[in-house]
Amino acid sequence: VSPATLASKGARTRQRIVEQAAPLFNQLGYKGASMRDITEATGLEKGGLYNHFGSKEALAVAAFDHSVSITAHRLAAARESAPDARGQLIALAREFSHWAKRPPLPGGCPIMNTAIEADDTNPELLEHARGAMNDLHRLVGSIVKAGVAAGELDPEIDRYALASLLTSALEGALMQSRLFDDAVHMDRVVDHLVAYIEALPAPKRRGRTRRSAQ
Amino acid sequence: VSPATLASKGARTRQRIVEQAAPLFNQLGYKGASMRDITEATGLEKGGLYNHFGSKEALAVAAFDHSVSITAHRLAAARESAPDARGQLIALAREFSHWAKRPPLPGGCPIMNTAIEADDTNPELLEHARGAMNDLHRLVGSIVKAGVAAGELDPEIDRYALASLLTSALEGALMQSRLFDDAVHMDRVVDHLVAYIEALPAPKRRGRTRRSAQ
Amino acid sequence: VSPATLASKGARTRQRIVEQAAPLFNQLGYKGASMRDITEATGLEKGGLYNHFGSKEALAVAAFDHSVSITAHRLAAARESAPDARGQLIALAREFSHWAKRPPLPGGCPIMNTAIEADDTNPELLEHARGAMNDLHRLVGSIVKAGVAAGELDPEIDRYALASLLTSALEGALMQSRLFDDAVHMDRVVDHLVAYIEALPAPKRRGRTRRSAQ
Amino acid sequence: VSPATLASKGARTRQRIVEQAAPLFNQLGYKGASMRDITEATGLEKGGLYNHFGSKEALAVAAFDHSVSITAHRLAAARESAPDARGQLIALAREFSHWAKRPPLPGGCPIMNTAIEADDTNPELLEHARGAMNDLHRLVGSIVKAGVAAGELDPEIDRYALASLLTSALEGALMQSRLFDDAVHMDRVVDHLVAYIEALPAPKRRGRTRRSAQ
DNA sequence: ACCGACGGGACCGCCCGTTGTT
DNA sequence: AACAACGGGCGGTCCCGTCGGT
Repeated sequence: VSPATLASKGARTRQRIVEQAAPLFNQLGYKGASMRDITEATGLEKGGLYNHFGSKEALAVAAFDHSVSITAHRLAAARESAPDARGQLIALAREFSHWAKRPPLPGGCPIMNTAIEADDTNPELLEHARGAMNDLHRLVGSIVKAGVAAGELDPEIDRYALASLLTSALEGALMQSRLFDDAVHMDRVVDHLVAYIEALPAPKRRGRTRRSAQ
Repeated sequence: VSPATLASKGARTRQRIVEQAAPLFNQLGYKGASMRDITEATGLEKGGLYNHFGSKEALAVAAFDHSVSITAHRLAAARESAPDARGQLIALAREFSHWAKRPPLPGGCPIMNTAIEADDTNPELLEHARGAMNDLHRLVGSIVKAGVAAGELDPEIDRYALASLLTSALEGALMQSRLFDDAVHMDRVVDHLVAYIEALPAPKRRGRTRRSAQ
Repeated sequence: VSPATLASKGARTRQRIVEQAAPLFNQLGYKGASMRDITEATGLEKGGLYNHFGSKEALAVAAFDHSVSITAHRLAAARESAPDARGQLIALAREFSHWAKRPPLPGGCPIMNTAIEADDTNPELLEHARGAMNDLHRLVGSIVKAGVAAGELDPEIDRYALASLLTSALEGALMQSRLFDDAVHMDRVVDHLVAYIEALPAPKRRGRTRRSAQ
Repeated sequence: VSPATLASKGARTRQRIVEQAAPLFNQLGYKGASMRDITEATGLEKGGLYNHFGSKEALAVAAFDHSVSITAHRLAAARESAPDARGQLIALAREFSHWAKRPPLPGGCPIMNTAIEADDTNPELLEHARGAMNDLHRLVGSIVKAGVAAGELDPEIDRYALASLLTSALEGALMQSRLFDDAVHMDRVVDHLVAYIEALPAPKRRGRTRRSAQ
């Protein structure tokens, strides 16, 4: 999502700010993380920050997008690790479940955090959270769609329902595992989801083209 | 939980403060809700508030407990509305799902809100959130246990796993329905859960329990 | 100064308040000691205190007078322990010097404390501090006067100067001993004062009426 | 101690704050002087003040040090005005005594004020007060030491005792002169001290030091 | 005589954002 | 592009004093 290698000097510092602010916002929340926290984390002074971002909210949005991109890359990589649709769905769930023990960034899932905090107070952030969650749904949906096209999954499977179920259950489980500092909740939920995914129906008839499509 | 009828004058104002502060904390969060917000909601001055609560956190804890008790009562009533274990579990899920459209208090689920916000910042609130979530788990667990005792459910059902699944999926679905302002996510998840509950295995054979169901 | 034995019930609680407030004011100062501190020390509530004292300042004045009376009694007793003027002056200085190690009330000399703090802010308290300090001067003066009358001391001795010297040096030494938490400063000053007192001149001529007067 | 000429802008405002806060703290005390008082005196807003000092206490410490440096310079100048040890000691006492009528800064001696108020409440300030008082003692001690080396004073003179006496008596006298708004107490004490200093013994005999005085 | 709820205001500290300077 | 000074303003907390009720 971000090159970060080349780019002008200004863009590099901007990127550095985003990277160092992201965990702060994710842990402390939008209100809880102060601009001062960010000056301390980045080493820049107020003026330096405001040269790159017009407001705290603009920085928070950039940091949120960055946090999301980290998790999104992990999920995309997980998907690629499996050959078929069911495997990809399971890989997704398992990758997400690992975050209960080894979070890719401190503070839990940025989408959920933002959805909860920005609930009634911060429309800009909320919109980005919607976008990020939509991407998650689309990721699940595209796997199902490809699985159907590949003849692995029954076309009657409601991919929207599956996306809602996976995201809801995993987010809720992550929340609980963090609340109790115990990954057992996540494990139980993932077990259920994996069993459910494995039991997803194959096409009724004649669809034995296991890999004909695409 | 709320007598509100008798009690001394001080206890009544205290109760009034809690009731009027609860939705504020639930919507705006612990940091987002200011003591000034509460003075405006209650009509009391800061001095008046601090006669009843030694700190903002103490007030927030009381408000949280109040919010939880509201939701807990709803769930307890839902359970009582159904005769058998499966029915009670389904009633629980359906009651929870209604909150996506008609929340018993504004701002979503207080447990989730608190679990997310207090994550790294407010141990007292976090502890109460743990307690409330534990109660939820115990509620599910006690239904399953009773269902097993009544011969309705297979004793091999893992009631802890079921509790983790129900709470996680429902909390996650509520979060998403609020995020998108669309109850469809909740509906999809509840459909899954209801189907899963209905398919819970009955005891293998020879129900020697006093209430041989079905 | 205070009977404290009989008296009506109201007067007794008033006395109790004063006794328990005195060390607080002496340690924390007029501004530093809050009415809440006093409610906690006395066990009474705000209303109870304000039944006996019209304001914080009125209570502080009463507490100051009480503190002073404690020290004054000690000095009066010390004076009575010695037969002649020089002995009484020395007894005075020694009694005062003991307070560096074993203060009769916590927080140091109430007169000095009040003189310093009330300097530009609290005329009522300041006036009482003046009165108390004046009493100290008069105590020294009366000893000298009696000593002259008894033929022990030269009438040309400036008793005002002696009073200023003793009080100044002792107060200053007490302050330093408290500052450094080391009574050595007081000891050194007292040594000087005792030597000076012992060297005070006897009447020039014919005054061998060691106890003729009075 | 105060360049005030060059230095960066920040350092200049900081110095200005200190200079204008010092008399406030010295008159009103640490608790009595509010940050608002200082904003009014300096013309800066709270935000401006807190850019230079992390807390009220930090500002108070700087102000205290500034106040002490003012008095210390006066005493150092007084010492230099006299050629020999006795003269320097007397000059010290006389300079100090002038402060009863013409205080170099309003509110009396900052060391005594701080020693009294910070007694049980403010360890940081107390430590600085100890340091400042120690410097005073060392000043006296160094004069005596030089006087002994110059053959003016008997080596058996206890310079620690002399320092305790001078500082105690002068501080106490200043307190009383301020309490009664009457410099007579200071005058009497200084008279005693001057006489005592003049009577300090010279070396017994045979001054083999390079400067056989008197 | 005592309690305790309550008001109104002040406390210190921190907030976000701007501006001028380098 | 970065710093650092600074302004307003709000944050939670505590203050003293009053007043109705017991």
